[in-house]
Order: sequence, then C-alpha cells, then structure tokens
Amino acid sequence: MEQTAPRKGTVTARAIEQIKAMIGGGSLEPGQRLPTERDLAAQLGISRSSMREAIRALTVLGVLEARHGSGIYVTQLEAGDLLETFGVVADLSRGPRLVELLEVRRILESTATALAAARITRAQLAEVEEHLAAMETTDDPEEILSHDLAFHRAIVAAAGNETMAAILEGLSSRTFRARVWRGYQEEGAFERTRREHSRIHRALVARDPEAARVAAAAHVGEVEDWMRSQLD
Amino acid sequence: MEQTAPRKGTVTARAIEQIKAMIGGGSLEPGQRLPTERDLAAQLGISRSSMREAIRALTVLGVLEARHGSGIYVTQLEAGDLLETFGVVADLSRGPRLVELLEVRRILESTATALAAARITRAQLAEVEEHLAAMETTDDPEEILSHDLAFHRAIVAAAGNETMAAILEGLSSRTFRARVWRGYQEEGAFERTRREHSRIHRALVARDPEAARVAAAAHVGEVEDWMRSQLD
DNA sequence: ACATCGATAGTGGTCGGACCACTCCCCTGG
DNA sequence: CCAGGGGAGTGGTCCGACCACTATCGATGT
Repeated sequence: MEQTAPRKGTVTARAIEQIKAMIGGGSLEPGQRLPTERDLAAQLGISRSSMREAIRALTVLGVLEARHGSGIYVTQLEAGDLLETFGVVADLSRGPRLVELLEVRRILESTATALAAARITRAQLAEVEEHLAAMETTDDPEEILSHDLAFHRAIVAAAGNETMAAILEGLSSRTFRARVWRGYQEEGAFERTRREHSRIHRALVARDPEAARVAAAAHVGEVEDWMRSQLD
Repeated sequence: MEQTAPRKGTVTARAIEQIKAMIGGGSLEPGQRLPTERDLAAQLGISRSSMREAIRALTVLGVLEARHGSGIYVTQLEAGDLLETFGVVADLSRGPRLVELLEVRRILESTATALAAARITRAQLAEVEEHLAAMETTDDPEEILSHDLAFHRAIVAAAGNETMAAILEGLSSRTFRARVWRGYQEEGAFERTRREHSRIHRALVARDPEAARVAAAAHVGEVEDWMRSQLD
C-alpha cells in the first residue's frame, strides 16, 4: 500500500524530504543510481514535472547528480559536493554581512594555518612556496589573485580537514575575492600583503603553530578592518 | 534585442545563473517582487517548466521565496536565509566527515562563546540561565535536548555575529544532534555535560573570554573524541 | 459616505503528454 | 575476435490545460 503522504507543503517539497530521508536512512548509498524520473514520480504518486523540480533542487544542493542519457546518481556526499552552495552565500552577501563572513574566515583560516604548521609535509610546503614565488614575479592582477588563492588553498589542504577546506573555499570564491579585493588592493596594499604572506610562510617553515595562527589572523584581519571602514 | 544566451549547460542552469547575476548585480533588491514565472520564462526564451525548476532551486537555496497566489520574491538575503541549507550537510554527512564537522563546530563555538563572555547583556545572561536551570530539573531527554540547543543558541546570539550563528545552527540541527548524541549520552555523559555547561556559565558570569573559550572547546571536544572512538 | 463582502482577475502549483538529445549496450557483420 | 551500427532507455525541454490560492475592486447594505 502506498503511504498516504502527509498533506503539508507542496508535493515537490515532500518529494525532496523523502529522497533526503532515503539517503539519510541508508536505503540510498553514495554513488548509487536512483530509479528513473518517471519511476520515482510514480512511486511517490506525483507528476514527473514535480519530481524533476525536486531532483533539480537536490542537484544544486550537491546531493544528487543527473547525467544526461544515463541516470540520476547520489553524489559521494563529500564535503566538496555538499558545500559548493556555500559560495552562493559569499557572492550574494553585502554590507555588514561581508564583515561577518570575513570574521568567520579569519577564525577558521587562522586555525587551519596553525594546524598546517604542525602537519605540513615537504611536498606540500614546496607547493606553497611555488605560489608564493609566482606571486612575486608578476604584475598581472589576475595572475596574482590566482596564486593568492592557490597559496591559501595549499595551506588549508595541509591542515587535513576537508570540511573546513570546503567552507573556506566557498568564502574565497573567485567572485567574492574579486569583489572585496578590488578596492582593497588599490590602496597600495600589495606590499603589505606580500609581507604578511612571507610571515605566514616563515611560521610554516619553523613549524610554529602559534606564530602561524597569529600571522593568518592578522592577514585576514587587515582586509576585515578595511571592509569595516568601507561601511560608512 | 535578446542576448543570444551562452550555449553551455542546461537552459535551467543558465536561468539560475542569470537570476543570481541579476541579484548580485543589483537589479533585484532584497524583498523585491520578480516578474511572473510566465514572464520570466518568456524573457529568457525558455519554457515555464524549465523556469520553474530554476526558481525551485533558488528557493531551496534560500535566495527566492515563492508565495502561492501572490508572486515570487527575493528574500532578505540574511545569513539565516542563505545558510539554512547548511543543515543538509550536517544531516547527510557520515563517518570521518562527522568528526570534521564537530571540529569546525568546536573552533567556531569556542570563539563565539569567548566573544559572548565579553559582550553578553544581563537579559541575555538571564535567558542562558533559564535554559541551564530547566535542563537540570527534568529527566525527559527530548526536553533536555531542546534546552541544550537553546542554551548554546542564546550564547552564540550574544556573540553578535549572525553569520556565525547561522552556521552553528546548521551544525546543531535537531536531527544531527539527535543522531550523534543518542549513543553519547547513553554512556552516562549526563553528569559530565552538566558540569561542562555550568563551567561555561561561570566563565560568562565572570566575563572571562579565555575561560569561556576553553570551556566551550572542551565541551565540544568531548563529543568529538567520543565520535572518533566510534569509527572503529 | 462608509464598511462589508463577494466576484474576479492574476498568481504560483500540479498534471499529462509529446518530442528531443544523449548514453549505453547488444547485436551484427567483417 | 573486433569494430561499428542501431535501438532502447534516460534525462532535457517544451506545451497546454487545469487547480488552489491571493489580492483587489466594486456592488451592496447600512
């Protein structure tokens, strides 16, 4: 017998909850293929259109993945899959919210950098140094931004917490960074940024977590203070 | 002239990006009403079905809000609106990912509690104490869980960073908490939890940020350690 | 003149069916 | 045995109809 589904909310919202429940309940494993849209719609007693809306919603959330001509699959449910939407938050936030986001980033990134100082391997450190060097040998703002992002990404990766890395990735999304830093770096902050980066690097080489934490916090804090001053 | 839209990806994905761009670009303000689904579909040259999928996706992300019979509106784009999806991450993560989530929570919550110790008002402190007392005068696990959540929520609110509060709210979603703590509290951790809570409370009363940070970190850390030991 | 309330136009919500674009696999022919 | 072709099955898109709900405006009664 078909469960006489709860009558609350739209049928699409119900479908979303049911699919989430199937995954949370373990009847759908990561990577597994789902029934076809048509079958799923029939099972839940709704139209294919409504079911498609539910699937699309779970797709943008990073829970499902639709492959044209093949089928619908559960993602690996890794941190990266599910936290991709975090970038949307960064891109659409404004005003005081931006300061709050930078505060969160300061807290997480300083901790991650401290962890990295204790755990980073030679190979990982070499990658960090590569981006640091590349950043100092070019004047193209685009390229500098790329290496800046990669510099921090490499450090955070060395901290070993994928979830934290995924969140920070969202907080440093390209459009977010470009939006905030455009004005910031026009105020001759290039030199200061370089000093701060090499200070972080020195702490990593010295394997000094506390120095690394302070250096990273100060680095993000500079941008944070500038952003605060812009709100007038 | 209609912009000959880029030919990449599905039409729905394109529509999602275009609407996001309209909001990010400022041509759509928070709270503003959008054109009707039919008009939007016509503007972008796609069918109403595809447009509905795009709208549904943005609705789930907390960017748009659809009111039956009235219209589609941009949300206030507050932290709470956009970070509601963070709960999904917590609910669907498993294994090592759960430990990582608790690690993130430990970092953020300890900092938030430290901030609260410096900023909390008398009224806010009274609310914290209310939940603390209620937690000690009942044996109903459901009720204890409720007041536990409210206890931490009140503290985090006193820290004054809505974005951080919204993230922690997701990391403490009811289903997540219930899932993790079911086993944890069956091991006689009630007493320890009480001591940890009152230790946090004392630090707040003393307005001692460092003591508050340590107490909160230890509190979450206990659960974190237990979770780690469960992965064998 | 004013308040009440019902008809109505307009909105999102749901449905069913049709067709297209793409994938995958099996079967055929060399 | 292998390469190629074709067909069945899948998600992607579109259309048109109808339902459920909301908001507004105007007729009605006071």
